[in-house]
Amino acid sequence: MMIKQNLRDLKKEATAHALADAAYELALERGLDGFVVDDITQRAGYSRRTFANHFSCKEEAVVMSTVTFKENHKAPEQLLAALPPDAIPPEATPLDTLQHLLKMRITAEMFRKLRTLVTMSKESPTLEPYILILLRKLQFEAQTILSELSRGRYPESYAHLLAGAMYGVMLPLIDGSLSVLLPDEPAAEATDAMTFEQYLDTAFGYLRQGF
Amino acid sequence: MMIKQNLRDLKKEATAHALADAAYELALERGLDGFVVDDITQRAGYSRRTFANHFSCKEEAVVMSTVTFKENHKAPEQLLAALPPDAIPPEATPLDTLQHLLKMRITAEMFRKLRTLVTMSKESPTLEPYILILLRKLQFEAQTILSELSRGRYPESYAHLLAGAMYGVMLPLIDGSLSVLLPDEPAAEATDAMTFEQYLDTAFGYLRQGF
DNA sequence: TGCTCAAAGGGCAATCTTGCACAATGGGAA
DNA sequence: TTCCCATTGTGCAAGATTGCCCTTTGAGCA
Repeated sequence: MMIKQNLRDLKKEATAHALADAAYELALERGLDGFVVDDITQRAGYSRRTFANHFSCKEEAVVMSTVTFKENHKAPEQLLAALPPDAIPPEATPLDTLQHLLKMRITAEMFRKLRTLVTMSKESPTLEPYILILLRKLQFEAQTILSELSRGRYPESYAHLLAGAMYGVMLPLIDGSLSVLLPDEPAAEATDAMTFEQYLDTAFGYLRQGF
Repeated sequence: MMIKQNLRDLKKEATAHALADAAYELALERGLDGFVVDDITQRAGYSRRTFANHFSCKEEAVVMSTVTFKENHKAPEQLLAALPPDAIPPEATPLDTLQHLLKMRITAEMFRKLRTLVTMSKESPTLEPYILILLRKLQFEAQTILSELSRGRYPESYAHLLAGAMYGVMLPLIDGSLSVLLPDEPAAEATDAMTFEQYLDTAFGYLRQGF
């Protein structure tokens, strides 16, 4: 499966990346209500028209900064292509596979951003729909990849169900109830990564044992 | 005189800047014959087609890196507009004015690059025409600015002659015979700047006293 | 001599970005 | 309430960049 990643695509992605990053920075510095679209475009060095070509509103840009950047933003096919052939042993269950994929997919920085966004959304509820959309992107990603990996092993509908369950167990993270499961106030970023892995282990533990 | 410096112009300039800079770096690292146009475009992150839209060959890009970057590349009208109103006292002679303009125009980094280019052109004679063209740009700049400043003071033809003389007295610098005038091997960049000022003082001293 | 191939030049259409104009929206002040 | 104005959304044309393709050039080699 050949993914053409030419200069044009790279630069288009870089544009979205710069805009989303500027939006996220501004949200951190001034809060979601402390800036307008033109502030984003000015900081990123693009026109307002270009912003509208990529995002529908500043909330979308702020949230998409979590996935729309550099090596972290790839189509499912690319993620799949980048997967080492021996990354997933044949004896791994689909649940193991999904957990493994998530650990590779969600970097420490992504998880930190996500937690920040969730915190922000407490004061700015307009953010929440876009966070949910972000999760949906992850769901579709997982669905596509699992379907591809499932060829001849298990039916595609099973992969879809699994991806849906993943979406579901991520919701408590959005709701903030991960604090029930985990020690609060993680400090360093390595700790953040561990925290996410702990969360994954816990949530997938429940899934694995059938709750 | 309103100079419109919109986003589009800024980015076009930034493109030329990035390409010229990459070309200069490559020339330093590998020598003029050690790289091809595609090396430049790859380093700068632009296509070969875009390179051809800005420069006719790599030599031109290498040389133009001296003036085609950031705040140093401005149209004469912009340079004039950026000039503080009190920068040139009314009693200054046209020759004083031109000397003052050159000191403002040629930064230490530009002078250092120029000397490097002259050194390179000893081994790569194809560079020399483009260095001369660079001087011609400075001549036209000075001509335009002097003509503007001369309104009602002295005839325009006098400004043209003066700019031409400036072009002429810069030539020994190209020929390397500034070593006759100046102590060789300047070390720090501040010294480079002083060296250029010394050269200017000497050359304009001759001009001022009628040789 | 003629052949080969990397490098460069350039035409062309597609794509991305921009500038501009104008309409729609919505909140605050008179 | 009405008016004003900042913000936003969008259609359109122009400019910038890219990808593709072909031709030309020139150096190296048989």
